[in-house]
Amino acid sequence: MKGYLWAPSAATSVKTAQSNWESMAIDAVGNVIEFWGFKRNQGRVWALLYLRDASLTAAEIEKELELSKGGVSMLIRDLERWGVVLRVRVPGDGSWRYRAETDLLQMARRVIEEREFSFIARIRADLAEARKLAEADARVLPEQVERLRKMEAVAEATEKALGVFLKTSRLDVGGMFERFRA
Amino acid sequence: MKGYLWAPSAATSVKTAQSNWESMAIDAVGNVIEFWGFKRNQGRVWALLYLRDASLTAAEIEKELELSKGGVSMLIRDLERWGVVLRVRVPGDGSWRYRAETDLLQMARRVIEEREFSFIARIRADLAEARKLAEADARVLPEQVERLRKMEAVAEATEKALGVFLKTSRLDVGGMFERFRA
DNA sequence: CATATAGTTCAAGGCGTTTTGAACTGCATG
DNA sequence: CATGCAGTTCAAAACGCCTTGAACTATATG
Repeated sequence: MKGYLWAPSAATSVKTAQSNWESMAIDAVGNVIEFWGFKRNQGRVWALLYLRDASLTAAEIEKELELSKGGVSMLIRDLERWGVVLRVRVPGDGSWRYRAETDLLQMARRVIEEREFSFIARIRADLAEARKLAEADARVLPEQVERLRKMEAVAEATEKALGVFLKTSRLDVGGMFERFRA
Repeated sequence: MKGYLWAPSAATSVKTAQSNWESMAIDAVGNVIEFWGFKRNQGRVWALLYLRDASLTAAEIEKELELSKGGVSMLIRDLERWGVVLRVRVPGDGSWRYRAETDLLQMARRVIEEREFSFIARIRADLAEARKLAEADARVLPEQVERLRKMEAVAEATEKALGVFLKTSRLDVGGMFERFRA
């Protein structure tokens, strides 16, 4: 597994009780991220790590967010794969610690780019294909072909919205440099 | 129930077998619409009616799309409520017929406007609230407040994408006038 | 190497949503 | 007003997705 030795271990005393504003923010992030087709708890784990600006152990995450051992393991695996959470080793400690790496928007962008975008592209291709078949069929009225064309507008609008999301998220590069400061 | 008397009853002979291109297009529409959080079959029913440009009975829809009686009833109710399907009565026929009314984009727009938009707005409000609470708390570091602010970017990007979708869909007014031609 | 602790895996369970189908309602017609 | 068909309703089943937890693996430490 990747992960680098000892990132500075948290702000020493991790106060383990969630303040009110913290859980509010954590849940909010979970909700937006769910909107984009990710798991709510993926967003929550990331948000916890990001807000604390500290490296936490799996056990801590488990306790703070009331998740199961196995669940935390899988959630972290996903976040690591997307590059938004980093696994670090702390010297006098047998266990891994995790910290938020980049902005969550980057993860959303990356995944939407490769997964949703091509999903919509596929749909558009299907509609285009259907139209071609219809055009070749003499029994199909020109009006119907026109309607097929209009249907593509739904897919196009969707694609456009995704595009804006991606573009917007790309503007937020702030997160990229933070890791060098801490 | 609403619905108006005898819209011209279909193109006489409704060829009851789906051509290949037709089911392809129907499924494609079902898929995009599902992306926006509607039911796949809501999209499919609308697409069938729209493509045929004819008024079909519930029984016909049931057969064409392989849905259950009860299912068709409920799907149509939804589509009617959203104003994208119209219920019409044909003189020599004891049953209702249904036809596609406006562009599906309008339905998506309407529902997203009232449901998704406020959902995201609520999330943004939560984040703003969390930040306010954090700012009032002396123990919270300014850095953390800054991170809370950054989190709002995720919600903002989402809101922006929805906005674009809404704007785009509003441009397509073509559907509005068609009903007067048929 | 033995032991303890952290982390992973995955079948089973839980949960929310969608679909089915059978009973029911309502309406038109003779 | 009896009959039959169209349409509606809703409890139960089916389905898909997410989470749990117990067994298992890996790793550190004495």
